Amino acid sequence: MLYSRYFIPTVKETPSDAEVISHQLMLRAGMIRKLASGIYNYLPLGLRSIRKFENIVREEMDKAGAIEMLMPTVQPAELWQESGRWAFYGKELLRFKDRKEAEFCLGPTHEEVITDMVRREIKSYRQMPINFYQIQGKFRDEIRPRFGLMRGREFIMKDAYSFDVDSAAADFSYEKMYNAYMRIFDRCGLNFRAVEADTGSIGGSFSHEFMVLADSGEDAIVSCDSCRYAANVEKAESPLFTASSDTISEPLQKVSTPEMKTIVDVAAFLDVESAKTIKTLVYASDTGELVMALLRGDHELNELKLKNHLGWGEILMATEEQIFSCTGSPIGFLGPIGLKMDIPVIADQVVQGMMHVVLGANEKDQHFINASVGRDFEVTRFVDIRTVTAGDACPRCESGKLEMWRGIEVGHVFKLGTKYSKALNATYLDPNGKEQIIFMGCYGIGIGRTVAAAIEQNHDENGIIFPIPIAPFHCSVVAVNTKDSGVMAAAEEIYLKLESVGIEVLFDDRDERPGVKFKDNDLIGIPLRIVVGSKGLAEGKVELNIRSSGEVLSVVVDDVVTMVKQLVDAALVHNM
RNA sequence: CGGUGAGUAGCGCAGCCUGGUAGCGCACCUGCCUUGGGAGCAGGGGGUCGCUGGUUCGAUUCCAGUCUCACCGACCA
Repeated sequence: MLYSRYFIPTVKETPSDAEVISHQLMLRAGMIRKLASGIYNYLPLGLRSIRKFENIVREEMDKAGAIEMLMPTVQPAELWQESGRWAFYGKELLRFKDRKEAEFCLGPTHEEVITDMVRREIKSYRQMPINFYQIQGKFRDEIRPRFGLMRGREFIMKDAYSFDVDSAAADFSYEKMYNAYMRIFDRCGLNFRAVEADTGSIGGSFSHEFMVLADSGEDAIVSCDSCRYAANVEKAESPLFTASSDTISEPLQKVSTPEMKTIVDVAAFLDVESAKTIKTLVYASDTGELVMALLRGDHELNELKLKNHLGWGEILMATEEQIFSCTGSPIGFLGPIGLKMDIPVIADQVVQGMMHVVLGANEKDQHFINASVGRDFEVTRFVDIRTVTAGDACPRCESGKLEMWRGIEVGHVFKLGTKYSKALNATYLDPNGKEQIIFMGCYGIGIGRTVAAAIEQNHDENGIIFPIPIAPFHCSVVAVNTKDSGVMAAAEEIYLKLESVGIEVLFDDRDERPGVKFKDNDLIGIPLRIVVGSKGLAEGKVELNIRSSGEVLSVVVDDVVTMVKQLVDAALVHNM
């Protein structure tokens, strides 16, 4: 490819609305341009990287036995009504009507469409297992699109759906996809973790997220330093608690704590550790149900865990009025003793066995000391509702401690079970001629998001440092002085030779000063760069720059093509 | 949807408080010059100052409304 004939509109200045580094660099490198909030044009260079990654995904999907197809973006409302998600999905589902007033939506995901196809076409146990995938544009009307391709409203996704005769077979399909995902992200050279995750609005019985580690990641994850346990913090379990053996001796006592509204204030004021206090929170469901949650003072609530325990559709911090109605107290002095209303009291498992602790007295400026569970107040249920922190003991092994990371979710695999097949009545006949429900799994990879995540993980002050497997070009050839015919001829020869051995090369033949070319080449992240200048040529040499290491090699002209070919082939090898 | 901030040339910004010919850097066009890390000189083009209304002789500037965008929370590949 001739740079002068191609289209790479780089910019020097960072656009003011780009916050994270990958967004800034993709904009500056001329890979993407914004059309509307969360909606982007993929410019030629950006598309090349996207396609590179798609092909890796495609190869691994095919290898894992999945079959490619393509479903439409526009989907009829009826299917969504049938699965129940038309009402459930909310505003993220972009809905509209056609000229006949029939309702449609833009597909945010394709469980309904694929299940509809399968229910019509798969009739026998002999046709399974089967797994369909597509690489296609999705639309989700996100509340807050941000970070460029990281969270767009329209985005490219690989989604796969597996269909099996029973739960055990579905587990096997799940594992195949899990392994394919491991290979995919490995091949891109990404530093990532597969973590246990909540199933969210897709539903189903269990799931793993694939997280690229990056400080700018929107998710917090933990992993054990000695076993393989890793989970999204939303999901991460606290280790089982063993009850303390303190005996109850001191009587409950009310004390004045003027203006001490936070645990930190109260603990300091009464001179106790915050671990010897109980934090009381009140939550409300969207239908107005209330619940009280108790945690050890130095712990944080995991709202998702509480929500899942309660089986609520939504969980909200209770309003001051709601809190007053059930406790009779202003915020800051809440506790489980002397409630005005009979509401469930859910306590974290660690609260079990907490003796002689400090907690709110449901009265302005008053707390209790020496409060003890069981003697002074009752708890409806003890469950794990706290957020784990770095250094916690691992819930799965004896000796491990949890480490905490930030991650970008680039892939997610779900075991769906029969959620959609039941709703849409997707059944098959087993060997006995008996009708059975199909078991499903679904598996997604954010294509643009992965490319963005790769940039997030691979860049320096000069720009992107693409891993070779997803770089838009493997190599560039920079002619230092385009007016020098000897330089141009030598550069062109190298360029053509590289192309002939299958290297994707960008020939920077622009009539620009060398500095401009070097800056642009660095910015757009070309992994290898050959610089052809008159000084080097006089000795029969050119320069080979390796973007990732910063190495600069002086290479004999005749050897450079072979060297580049070797470097590229080595990076593309995947012996799995 | 709630909280914060911003809309002035393709990009990054100043001007507005105190109303009176709309500016700077980069980019772009022409010429000269230059060629190993975003050169230099000279000349040039490009704006209904987000939109609507009000106040005023006169509004980018003051007032009201409205739209859009970005950032912080819930959603998610």
